[in-house]
Amino acid sequence: MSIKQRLAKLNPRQQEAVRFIDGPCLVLAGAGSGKTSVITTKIAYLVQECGMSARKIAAVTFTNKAAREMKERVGQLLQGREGHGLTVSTFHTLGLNIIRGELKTLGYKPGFSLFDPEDAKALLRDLMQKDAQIDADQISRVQSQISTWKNDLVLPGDALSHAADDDEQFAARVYEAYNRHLKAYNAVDFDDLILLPVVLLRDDPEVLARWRRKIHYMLVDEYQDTNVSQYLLVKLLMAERATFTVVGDDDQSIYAWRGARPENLVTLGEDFPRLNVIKLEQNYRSTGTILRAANTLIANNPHVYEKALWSELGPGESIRVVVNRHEEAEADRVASEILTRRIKERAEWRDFAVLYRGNFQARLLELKLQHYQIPYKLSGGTSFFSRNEIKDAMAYLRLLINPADDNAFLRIVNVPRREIGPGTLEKLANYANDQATGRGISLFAACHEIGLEQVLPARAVDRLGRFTHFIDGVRRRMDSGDAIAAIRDMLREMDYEAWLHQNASAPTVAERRMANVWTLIDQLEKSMERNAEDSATEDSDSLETETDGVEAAISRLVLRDILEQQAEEDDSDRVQLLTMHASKGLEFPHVYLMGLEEDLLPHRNAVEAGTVEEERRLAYVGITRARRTLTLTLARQRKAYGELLDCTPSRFLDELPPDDLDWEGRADKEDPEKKQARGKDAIAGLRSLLG
DNA sequence: CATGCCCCATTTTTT
DNA sequence: ATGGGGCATG
Repeated sequence: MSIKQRLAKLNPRQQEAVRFIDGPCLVLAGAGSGKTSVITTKIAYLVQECGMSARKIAAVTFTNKAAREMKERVGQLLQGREGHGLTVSTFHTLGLNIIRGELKTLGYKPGFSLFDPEDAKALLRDLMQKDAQIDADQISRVQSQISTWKNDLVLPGDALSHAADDDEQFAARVYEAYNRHLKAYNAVDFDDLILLPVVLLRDDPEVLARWRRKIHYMLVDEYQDTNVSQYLLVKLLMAERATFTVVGDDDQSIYAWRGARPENLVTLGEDFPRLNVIKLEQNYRSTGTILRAANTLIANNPHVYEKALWSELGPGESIRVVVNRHEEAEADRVASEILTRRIKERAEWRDFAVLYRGNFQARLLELKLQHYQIPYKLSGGTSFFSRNEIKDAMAYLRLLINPADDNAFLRIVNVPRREIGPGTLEKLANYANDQATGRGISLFAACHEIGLEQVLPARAVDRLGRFTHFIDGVRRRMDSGDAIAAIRDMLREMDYEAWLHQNASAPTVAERRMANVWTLIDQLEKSMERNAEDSATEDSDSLETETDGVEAAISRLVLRDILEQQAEEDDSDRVQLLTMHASKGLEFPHVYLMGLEEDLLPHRNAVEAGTVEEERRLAYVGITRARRTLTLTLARQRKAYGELLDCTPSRFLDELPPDDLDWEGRADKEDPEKKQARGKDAIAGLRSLLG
């Protein structure tokens, strides 16, 4: 199909969004309004109609999944080599590529490590333990504070001088030490993937010019989720030329607690007065009733840009509200209803989704689904990467490509057992950090030094020597030929499987863990192959081209770029259990929203923190997932913190159009005092909003 | 392999 | 309070 035919299939607003290319463009895309079509068609339009080279275009998303889907859809629109060199990636991968391209300027060495949040936490623990007795909670708080600073483009020096209280002073000092150590380890963390490029582009005109030459047009998905650093990255790259399209929906901003700045939508209009704002309000997903509910609910939030979704799909069924005696009845009700509705509607299991506020709510539901033998898929859960065997394997990979990665070194120097104990390691660390020797060197490097014999017994030196010799040998093999084969041989040679068997409760457990490790290596190999193909067909000019295989592939592994796809490929027919957060971007014919109670949705903490508006958006996201039917459930009583609590129906229920709701199980009269109390609450909330 | 004990978290977590 | 997962032990 030609691009003209594609365009003809879009509605007038969508067409305008695609055709407008001479300046800054903001597409306010309501839920289900076909924003992905707009982005993908626009990329094809830029290439086919405007003659722009695909390698000058970068489309940026937040998740690997979104990037993959977009890539695939663009691939269907573009023919042959038209799409070569096109960048469709997450913010983090784009940042990673910029860093890889500017290593020298940034002062990093090839093979630098990418610390995931767990690695970062381990480092913080080390740094903070020196000070005092520190609990895990404190470490987490400092970690999130540092992350917030990095997201807000606050560097350690600024943090130190602006710290408001003792806690922040402390965190700022840790921040400074943390960054210093990352640098010494030749490592960056996730937030650095955005922060470092931004600082570099801001401060180095040459680098900025280079990247502006590489990227002529940017498209940003889920723009309302960008944080300060991410917005600056876009702004720096696009600058006066202002050739970009950002797509977002302020009503679907549910990640402010993680640094997202929905106000970037407003900032954009201020920074780019010529901004062309295009609203997509026609919804192709839900019935009129569902949309009216969503519109009515979200009208309770303040808006910079008013937006009203409409649909041609007809009114559809009423929204059912089911009040249950207690949480168990609620779970049972949802499960049994899915069972009957599947027959009645001739639906499949995959047509149903159950959405809730917190993961713990899934427990009871799981039991009930099992009881009725309903197949289900639970989102979340322990990730592949938090498995110990995967962390071990990743540590080996990291140490192989980055000998300065002390974290990786410490994790695996004695795994499997090499009789290298804490005493040896402490002395080694002292030696490596010894200022008297004139420099701080990495643990791995220290193992090679003659001077070690002064501080460690010969036996210990020997064991360390064997380990480093082993690793060095693998490195040489990797450099001189088949890197993946070298890695596989390494795992076999040190008999990692035997170690797993020693530590597993059952042989089957160990076998499963070893299989996980092989899966990891297989994925690494695939990733490298894919990359090699890309590189062979593309100019060296392209952003995504990486010729230095293993290093890049391992970074992508840390960014979860691969691996999860197999989970997705598992498209078996099952009911989906999701948090409302996890449901964003998805849609289902039949949606159940559980726990519509005060303290749960909106969550108590959110009410206390004064962020009810975000909770309302969360409910809005949940509602707009539904195509045909929507069922809201709640319980009158619920066990929490070991107590049986009476629940109050969520204020959001009062904010839905009463005529569209079909109540079931509501007591004839609600306790009038409670209702009044809730009314007052709402008024108070409104006041605080206005004041 | 089964049992029992201890500790954990009860708000969301794209990378 | 409570349930569940991880881990050690028999």
